[in-house]
Amino acid sequence: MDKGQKEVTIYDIAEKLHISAATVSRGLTNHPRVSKSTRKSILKAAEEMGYRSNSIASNLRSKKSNVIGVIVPRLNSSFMSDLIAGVEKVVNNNNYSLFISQSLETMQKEVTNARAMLNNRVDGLLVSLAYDTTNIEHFEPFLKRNIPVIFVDRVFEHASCPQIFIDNTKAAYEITNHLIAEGCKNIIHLTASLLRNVYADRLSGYKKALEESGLQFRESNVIIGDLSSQAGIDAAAQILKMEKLPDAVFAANDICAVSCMIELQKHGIRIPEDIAFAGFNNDPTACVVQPNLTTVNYKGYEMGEVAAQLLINHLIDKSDLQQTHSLILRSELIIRESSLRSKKS
Amino acid sequence: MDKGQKEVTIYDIAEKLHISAATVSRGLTNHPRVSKSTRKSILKAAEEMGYRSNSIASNLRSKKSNVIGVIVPRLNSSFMSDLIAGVEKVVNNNNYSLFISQSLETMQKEVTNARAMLNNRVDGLLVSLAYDTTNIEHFEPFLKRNIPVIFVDRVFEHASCPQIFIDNTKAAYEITNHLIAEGCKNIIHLTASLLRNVYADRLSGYKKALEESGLQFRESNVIIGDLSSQAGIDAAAQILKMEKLPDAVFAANDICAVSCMIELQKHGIRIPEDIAFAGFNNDPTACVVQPNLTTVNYKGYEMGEVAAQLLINHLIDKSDLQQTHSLILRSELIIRESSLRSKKS
DNA sequence: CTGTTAGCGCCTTCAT
DNA sequence: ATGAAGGCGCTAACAG
Repeated sequence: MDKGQKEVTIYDIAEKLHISAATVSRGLTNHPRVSKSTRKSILKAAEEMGYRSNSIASNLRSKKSNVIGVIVPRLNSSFMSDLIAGVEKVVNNNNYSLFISQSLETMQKEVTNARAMLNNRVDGLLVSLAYDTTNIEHFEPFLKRNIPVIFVDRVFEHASCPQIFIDNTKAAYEITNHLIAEGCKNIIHLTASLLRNVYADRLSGYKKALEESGLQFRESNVIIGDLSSQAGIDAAAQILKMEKLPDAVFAANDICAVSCMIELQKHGIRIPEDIAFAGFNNDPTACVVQPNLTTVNYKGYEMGEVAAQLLINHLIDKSDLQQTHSLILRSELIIRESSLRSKKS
Repeated sequence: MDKGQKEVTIYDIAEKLHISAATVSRGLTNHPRVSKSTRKSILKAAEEMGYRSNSIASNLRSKKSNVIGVIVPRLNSSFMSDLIAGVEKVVNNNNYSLFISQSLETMQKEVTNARAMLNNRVDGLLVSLAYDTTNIEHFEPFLKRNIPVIFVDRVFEHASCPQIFIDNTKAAYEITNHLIAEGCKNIIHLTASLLRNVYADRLSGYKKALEESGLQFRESNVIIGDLSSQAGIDAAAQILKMEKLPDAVFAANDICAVSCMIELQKHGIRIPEDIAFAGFNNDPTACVVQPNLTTVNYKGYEMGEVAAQLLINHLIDKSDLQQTHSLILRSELIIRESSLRSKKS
């Protein structure tokens, strides 16, 4: 696969116009100290000759790639793809490019991906951690080189890494309190790896609400899975086997909540009369399922935009990153029919 | 933002080991003609010194970036994020990296993105076209340089560009026939820009089925929007205003079908008794909505895998791309309650 | 405003 | 099995 005819370089343009390559370079990059007329002729020649700037060479020389790296657990989840879409928009609008990889929820792949990102000399990194990541040594090489690393949603405490997330504890506390206010006393919580702040915090908000209401927290009421659709079905099976049926389920994401709910309905359980339901994320499915699902609205798009903008501002004007150590975005409880028992029973 | 201490290069390793940089380079890239012992000491020194290979420099020298570019209309759609996840998996497994950008359904951004991809010298490109793309001149510079361009799902006919898609005409023909078999005689079709094969072909399948059954095709029964959730709601309003209510709706995607269906239900329309419904894509929402949506199963993940593998095989072993000009993947009709009228009425 | 020079870090001949 | 030398294409000094 030879690349056909030789690439046109700035030297070719320089030769044709009888000027130096440096001037061509300046003309092409809108350098201020180049006359209008020469710039015009440079651009014209470049166009005619089919010149395409070689970012690789430029990156090597300038030690700047204009590339942002993103590592997320998965690309095909509603939340993550929203987040990435937000990132892409901001990154693209600022003439940066985007390297993307997914860890598939394993630390091992996260480490590999981080390595590739560093080798490609990304100017900055946005990371949302995998389920089983226990430490973040794999990001140290970035920090050593002053390449900013920002954690988004699934964060990690580190002095040099800004974090962007929502107040998961508070959101879970509120949603649990809502269930309690609706008369629920025996609430199951479906969640995933407690290594991740998002799940650990939601669990602690759930606990806090129970304790404050004088309800007993039971270890056995917490079902840890991977919050997939299948996990919801499995949880439903587990619930159906319980001696005493719970009166509510609070899942740490909507996907799992919805599949669990549907599975229970198939077995004759009425929602919310028998079991009230709440999820997390405000997934598109939340307002399709019947009854509509009570959840926490917390769209990834905005979070992606904010994270990317923070990173790019820092890259462009050296704005201080350490100053914004953690950025806690707003989330809101959305109450829908799946949890409204009081009026029904 | 200085990058802290100077980068460790192969020269630093060479100096420390009193060997040449060339040998270090060979050692690092598993070149066969380097002794076991020197390679070992090179790897050890590299590790100790915190050396990280600079892909940028390597790319410049070798004229190969090990990067695949992807341009899709949007990142945050269930289908596209599935597709990208499939691409990422294959690309990652083959030690390539992924550049991703979204056109947001405009040709203008698609052109800009393509430019950036070329400047960054991607080794190959996967493209799914925007709604309003009228020509593909913006990919000519790739072809001129023998950089392979593969179209996925939303394709374009071009002698040098392989295409990967499904038989949209056939799928739409089958689904329309199914609706007709259920007794529907006045079927609305919701779709988007007919510049795109996926929508043009689905429309022609729909037409073909009507004609073969002796039903009249009416221009006014085709509603062209952007197939968004909002488009579904708008279509519902339009349908409700019709003199004579249709007896079926076939939407070119599930998102739009679902939102249209729910909106109609809010106005007392019974599905499928009053209006039968069918969508396209087998979106996660299709089996959450009540009644479950009849649709065409056609997951993006596999399509992404196939496309990426085809591209990478070509890149690695120069396998002939032209040979596989178009690859038509399987799709299947999935019949669910939203279209089962015959047994009900 | 423009030219000269040098080198970013690596790989790849060619030579030994 | 290893070394020496050159250059990928561009840009950042430094001159003028």
